[in-house]
Amino acid sequence: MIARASQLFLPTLREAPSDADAVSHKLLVRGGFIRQVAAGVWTFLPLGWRVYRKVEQIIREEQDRIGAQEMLMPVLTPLELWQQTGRDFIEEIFRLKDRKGADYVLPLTHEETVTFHARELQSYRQLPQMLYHIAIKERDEPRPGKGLIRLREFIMKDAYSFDRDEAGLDVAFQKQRGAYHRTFDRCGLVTHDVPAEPGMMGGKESRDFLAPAGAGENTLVTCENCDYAADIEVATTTPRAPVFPERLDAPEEIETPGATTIDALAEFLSIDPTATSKAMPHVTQDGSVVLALVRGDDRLEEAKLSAALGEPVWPADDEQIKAAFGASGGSLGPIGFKGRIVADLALREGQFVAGANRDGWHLRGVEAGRDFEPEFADLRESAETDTCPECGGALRFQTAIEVGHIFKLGTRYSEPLGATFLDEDGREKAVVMGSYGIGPARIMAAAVEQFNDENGIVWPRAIAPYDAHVVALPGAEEIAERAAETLSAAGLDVLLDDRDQRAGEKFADADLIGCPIRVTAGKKSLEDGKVDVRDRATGEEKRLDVADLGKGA
RNA sequence: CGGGGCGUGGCGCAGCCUGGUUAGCGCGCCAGUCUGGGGGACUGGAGGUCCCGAGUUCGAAUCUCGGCGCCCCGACCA
Repeated sequence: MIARASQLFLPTLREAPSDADAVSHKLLVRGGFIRQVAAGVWTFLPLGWRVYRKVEQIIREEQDRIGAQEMLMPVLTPLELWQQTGRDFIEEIFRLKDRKGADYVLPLTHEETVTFHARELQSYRQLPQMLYHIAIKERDEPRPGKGLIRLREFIMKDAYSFDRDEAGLDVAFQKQRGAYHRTFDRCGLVTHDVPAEPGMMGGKESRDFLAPAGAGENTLVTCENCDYAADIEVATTTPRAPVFPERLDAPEEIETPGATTIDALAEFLSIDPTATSKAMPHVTQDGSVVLALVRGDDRLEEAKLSAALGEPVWPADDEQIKAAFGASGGSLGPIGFKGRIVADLALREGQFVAGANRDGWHLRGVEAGRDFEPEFADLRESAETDTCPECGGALRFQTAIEVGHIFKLGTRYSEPLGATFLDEDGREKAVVMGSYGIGPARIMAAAVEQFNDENGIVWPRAIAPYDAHVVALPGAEEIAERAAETLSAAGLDVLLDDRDQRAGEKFADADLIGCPIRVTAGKKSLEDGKVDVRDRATGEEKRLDVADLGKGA
């Protein structure tokens, strides 16, 4: 197949739009792959759509290979389904009414809808099942941006498995995991399969597929030594050892004027920050205040707190803090606080300085278990100074794009929606589900993030918009034409640049667009009938006879 | 939700502080000539509700207020 640049809608740009920041954002816009319509809402131009479809096809083939069945569920969804699962309160949902006033949502994912259909699975004889579709999702993100990385409207492949029991779910989960590895490998992406935080999906176990990238919204933690890897939201790396001052038999009040930060406090008391504790009050949905306590040199990982509590939390505001503690930020602590206290595991042993709940005062020698009774949970955010929990090795932190996420949902959706079946033992049971998502647009963005140079994109072959980019220079149009036909006959998709442009512009566009090979026919070709074949990734160039094109190279 | 920045032809920007004739520049676009292996040169053109609204003023891209849009940071600083 040959596409002629002179006839394509292929608006390349010499300069990146000023609002672009991420490399993938700039290059995809400059290369004429995508255009923005509104914040987080994009059009795939013809070139971008070609890449998109190649990604989608790989996903489809790998889903089909594990026996998942493709279908298509609608975007417009009755609110009622979401009310039944209790997910209707999620803020990101776009809501709308029809002319009669009936409520609809535009779904973030299709668990509700697919489970609605799964009600037709009535017997264990009909299980297991695996269904998927590739469809539009809508999310009213608070902060869309970074090109294709965080969208408000996007296409997602989401698959759902239905099993009799946990053992069946495990099998489905592993099948999908394998399919994901093959999918990302075939797309040429470097990804890490790591434990993750299920977030609003609910469910128990989940795994993220993170593609390291210059721009991204996840942080991938890996060990330099062994193969430990995790999303920072669930990473359980080892904090550095604390340095405690002398032990006290009971907490002791001490005036700490103006010391409202850990650094100031540690300096004022001449102690190591690891011997201090930080009180971070949060509020839950019902408005009650929960105190999260971490070591002074640690940061709270909010996702962990919310996982520990089993519900979303928000940092308490000044008024809520004052009301609950009688003091304001900078002097807060566990002692005297009447609500629920969750302390990080690092605070289990030892004595710490804590706020006294009295402005300008702290307590020394505060000991969990003796002076207050917290619940313990892993709450701290991994730090670069941590060490690997498995081998003690040094850690590496990288920003990454979450290109896939798989969940063991259990009966989170089947129970409220009544997707039950009759088991062999004659008992009615809820179907055990899993859900598996991939964002093709994010794969595109991640590929560009991972494979580019100063001149443009260097697409992995499997998802390049065209296999070969033939540049026709003045006088050699006919040879270019023949080269394109030869390549096409060999089964390659060819972009033939037959525009009346200068050589430099054509080369620049070819580099920008990033097809794996570039074939140039120009003045030199008129002499010997050969063309220059250049590898986009390595820059290597060789002269070949037109007749030899498409053979191997 | 908070903080900051931006909004002027398709793209990138200047002008705004210190209101004043036909609102500039580069790229791109159209026509033509010369050119032709890494964004060439020259000539002549087309293209703008200066984000929207209200206000101040004899006069607003410019000042004031309100709104909208877009981008970035933070969503924790104990």
